[in-house]
Order: sequence, then C-alpha cells, then structure tokens
Amino acid sequence: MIMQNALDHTMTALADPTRRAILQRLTKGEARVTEIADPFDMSLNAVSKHIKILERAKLVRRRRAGRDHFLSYNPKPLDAASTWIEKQRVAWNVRLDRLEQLLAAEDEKAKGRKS
Amino acid sequence: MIMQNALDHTMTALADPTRRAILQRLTKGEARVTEIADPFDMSLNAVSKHIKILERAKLVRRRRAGRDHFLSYNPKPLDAASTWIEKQRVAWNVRLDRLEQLLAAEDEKAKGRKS
DNA sequence: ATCATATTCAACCTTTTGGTTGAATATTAC
DNA sequence: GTAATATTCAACCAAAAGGTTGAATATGAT
Repeated sequence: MIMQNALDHTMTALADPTRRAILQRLTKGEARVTEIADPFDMSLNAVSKHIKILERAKLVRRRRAGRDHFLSYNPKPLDAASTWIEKQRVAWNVRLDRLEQLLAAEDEKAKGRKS
Repeated sequence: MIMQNALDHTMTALADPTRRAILQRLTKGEARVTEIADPFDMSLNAVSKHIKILERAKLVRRRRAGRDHFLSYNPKPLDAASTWIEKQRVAWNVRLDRLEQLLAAEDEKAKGRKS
C-alpha cells in the first residue's frame, strides 16, 4: 500500500504556485470556488482540482451553502512543515558548532606545541 | 516556456520522504552517493535521481573527487520556504486581529444602545 | 416548468515523478 | 593491462500532476 503522510501532502500542495496563490487569497477570508478561480488563466475545472489537492492536505476546508461551496483556510498543517524545516536548520547549526569546537581545539594544540 | 521558480523547486524537493531523509542525513556532513543510497530499499539509480532533484533545488551541492562524488547540504533555499510559510501565518493573524476588533466594536455599539 | 449558475465528474492528453534494468564512463586497485 | 568500484546515462514503465473539454448534478431565479 502506498502510504502518503501529512507532510508529503502539505509539501506537495505548496509546491505549485497556483495553489500557493489560492492559499494566500484565502488568508483574507472565505471564498467560493468561482471567485477563487477568477484571477487565474485556466479553466474552472483546473482550479477545482487544485482545491482538491489543498483539501487533501487539509490546508483548505469546504462549507456547502446551497450551490455555493465556501472554501476557508486552515493554517494548521503548516506547523508540521515549518517544524520540519526548523529542525533541519537546528541540525545544521549543531554540526557547524561542532566543527568550530574542533577547529578551536586544534588551535589550542598548536599553541601548546609552540610554547 | 514553462517557468519553474526556486520556491517551486524547493517545495517539490521537500515533498518526497526519501529526499527529506537524504537531506537529514546530509546535515550530519558530506557523503558519497553510494553511502546515501545504502539505507534505502531502492536502486542506486533511483537515489541518484532523487539527488538530482535536490540539486535542482540547490539544496544539495556536489564535489567530485576522483570517482567519488561528495554531496553536501546547502540550507539556503530553506529560507525562502520558511519565509513563505511565515508570511502566511502573519497574513492569517492580521485577519484574525481585524475580526476581533470588529467584534469588539460591535460590543461597544451594543453597550451604547443599552445605556 | 424553464433557464441560468455553481460545481463536480468523466474522459482524455501531455509532462513529470519515481522506479526499474542494462550499458557506458571514469577512476582506482592489483 | 585487467578487474573492481563509483557513478551516470538511456530506455523503459506505471502512476500522478496539471491541464483540457463536455456532460451531469444540484440549487436558485423567473
């Protein structure tokens, strides 16, 4: 079975510029599918598909009101994405620190040999 | 012409768990292609392709030393990814703040009517 | 009831992704 | 030199992404 985890879905959703633009639009509040599709130079159907990918990632929620579907933004999944990236940064900095320590230690040894 | 921007490449690279694992490995320091491929249950060629996608995103750099290719981690492109996410958060909070203000103003009006 | 609007579903197409295997290339070891 | 090692390149394949068009569905307006 092919298992897709939440982070995969989130990152995949964020990888496309149209979807990022849709998200950005939704930070300003709810909007219907047609409203969201309007600024884009592609079919309504194409946008509808992008929305589905955003929903799969749970970045977007849908509230039906008659024939209108109101989409809203859910920032929650961004936490995991942000956390992952920050962890990378920390891991990298830990490594740089260790390298610095090592170099400092080498310097000390060199000094010892000199005196 | 299909234009892919840096953020697209970064997010696409991060969307796959194998590639995220490779990056994580590289925070601990340089490694050869074979070393990187070793823990994964897939062909060396498959890993080689993943590395190419990481290189396209400039998250990984390559240093050739004879027949060995040493890969190293470049955290720089993560900045843009992180910044994008943070901007979303800010935009969202701005909106929440405005909603709160609005509700507070409504309360004031209600009070006014009462007294 | 009819017509228009909002949206999805289905079928199709092309490109990209993620994987495979087998051959080519370059370097190192003997 | 010959053999082993490290890596890519090329061809192939299946599945997913990103788009299209046309039909179906559901709701709202007249």
